[in-house]
Amino acid sequence: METLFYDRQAAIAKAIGHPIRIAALEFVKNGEQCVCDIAEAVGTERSNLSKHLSVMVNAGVLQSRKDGLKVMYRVKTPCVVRFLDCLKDCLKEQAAEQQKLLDAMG
Amino acid sequence: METLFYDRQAAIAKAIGHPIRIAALEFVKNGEQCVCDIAEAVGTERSNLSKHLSVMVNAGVLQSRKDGLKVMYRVKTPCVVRFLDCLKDCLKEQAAEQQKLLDAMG
DNA sequence: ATACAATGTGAGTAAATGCTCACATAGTTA
DNA sequence: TAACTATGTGAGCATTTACTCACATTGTAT
Repeated sequence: METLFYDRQAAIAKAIGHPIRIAALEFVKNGEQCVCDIAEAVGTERSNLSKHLSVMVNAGVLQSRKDGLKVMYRVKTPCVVRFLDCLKDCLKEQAAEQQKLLDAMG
Repeated sequence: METLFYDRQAAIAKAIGHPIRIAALEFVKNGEQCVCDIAEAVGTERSNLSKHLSVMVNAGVLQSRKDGLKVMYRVKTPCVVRFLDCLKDCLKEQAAEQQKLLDAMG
């Protein structure tokens, strides 16, 4: 059933589709970080971030590990980083499209 | 302000993060299609699909064009197709991770 | 043992999302 | 013009999401 594939793919895209979660991913993509530091970097309450992080863990985007008092989060698979790059490329292409439109208007 | 970038990126990921919308993208990615045919392909009401399509148009993922009675939809930028490939890769990597786990269990 | 620090969880609430149905609109054909 | 086809839109509703706040839990340090 292809539907299942689409569900899983949608779950991943959905888990990434929030500005706070993207900011967290950007902060974490080069090495694991604790909730505390991520919260400060993205500028939100810890409890709120905690929930955002667990959304991404459930979708298989992030992975966590206890280290003493702290919990360290990191990207679970390399493709997540490529995913973020892909998103940036989308923005660039959209900008290019708009520019083309402006140019066409003279 | 980086926040704006994250908002835009999130909007794109969010617009793609629904099984019906992914199915629609898969059906449309190789050439434009009318609402009617997309609805049949993904198996949902036209009015429902219509709304899903406009979500993607608003996020800059799709583009539409009138052709007589019909409205033809197509992917707006090439990166959208790469985006879908990236999602599939994510699934593959997740599956590989799980396999690794199973193997480790003997 | 006590105090503290980092994180997660539950209740409560406001807002967004997804769906269905009925209807409006735009274009086609007889 | 009248009947028909394809699409979009609005109301109504149930569900999910995001957020805040208070509190529980876990581990550390004194």
